[in-house]
Amino acid sequence: MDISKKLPEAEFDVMVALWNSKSYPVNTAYLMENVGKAKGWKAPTLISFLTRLEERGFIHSEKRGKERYYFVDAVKTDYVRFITVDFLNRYHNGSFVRMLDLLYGNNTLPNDELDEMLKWLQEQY
Amino acid sequence: MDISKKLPEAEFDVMVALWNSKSYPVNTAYLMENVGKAKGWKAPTLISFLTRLEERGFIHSEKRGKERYYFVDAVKTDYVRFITVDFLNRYHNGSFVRMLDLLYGNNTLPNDELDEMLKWLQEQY
DNA sequence: AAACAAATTAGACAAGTGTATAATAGTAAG
DNA sequence: CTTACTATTATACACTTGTCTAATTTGTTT
Repeated sequence: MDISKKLPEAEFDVMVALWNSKSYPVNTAYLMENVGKAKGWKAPTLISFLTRLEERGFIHSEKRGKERYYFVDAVKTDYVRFITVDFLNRYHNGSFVRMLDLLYGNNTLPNDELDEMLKWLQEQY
Repeated sequence: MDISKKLPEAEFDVMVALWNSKSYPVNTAYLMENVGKAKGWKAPTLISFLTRLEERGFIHSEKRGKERYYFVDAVKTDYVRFITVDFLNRYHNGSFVRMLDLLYGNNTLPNDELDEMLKWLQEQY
């Protein structure tokens, strides 16, 4: 699946619940439990988002009896990578360091985070 | 000014032009030249965005003769910091390393970028 | 088979965003 | 002091997003 557009926040939240599920497919009841409830949505609200996600090609579904089951088609890392690159370009000229600098430019980054980052960097070479 | 909400993209683009201007205040003509033209906006479109930015408290304006001039009230770094923290929390659990890893996890970060980052990190201690 | 209950679908609507047309106001020239 | 011109304002409108109520479908009980 080719990702090329940002999702509305509510639809993203639904995707997160889908991505986090260990077994597929999941039904509406499961999603109500795992995201709708916490958001205070009525079932038709959730189903609206699911319908829109299906139109966008992020998922597909199948009806079994009176329930509908959903299958994920979009890969989470692909999507998050897409919006992250977009975000960096739009707000930080595509530079990770620029972003770091803006947030923690004045030595405000806690040492343990620095250490973690350093470690990560060293592993990259 | 207290920043607590995300701007629509078009309004952000107008803010960028305002933030980039060297002298204040600037008028609509200037903004048409510096952002509207490139976006293909008609003047009333630009002015709509400016009106909305004013309602949000990001700018204020003053009419001189038949032209209106705009003054910036929101600080760019404050705004960008706000949306960046929001973005990190929402999509990367607030962790840089997680974001770094997602973007460049498989040794895909060019060496010169690695160097730049390493240098930045070392300066932070 | 009739009635119930559970789940889904259809349709609607308000708020927000992008965008513009038509109306108006301000200024400069005749 | 009109006319013409230019910039602004007032509106409007379509699309998207968040959200739901009412209608319908389908499976389950008498």
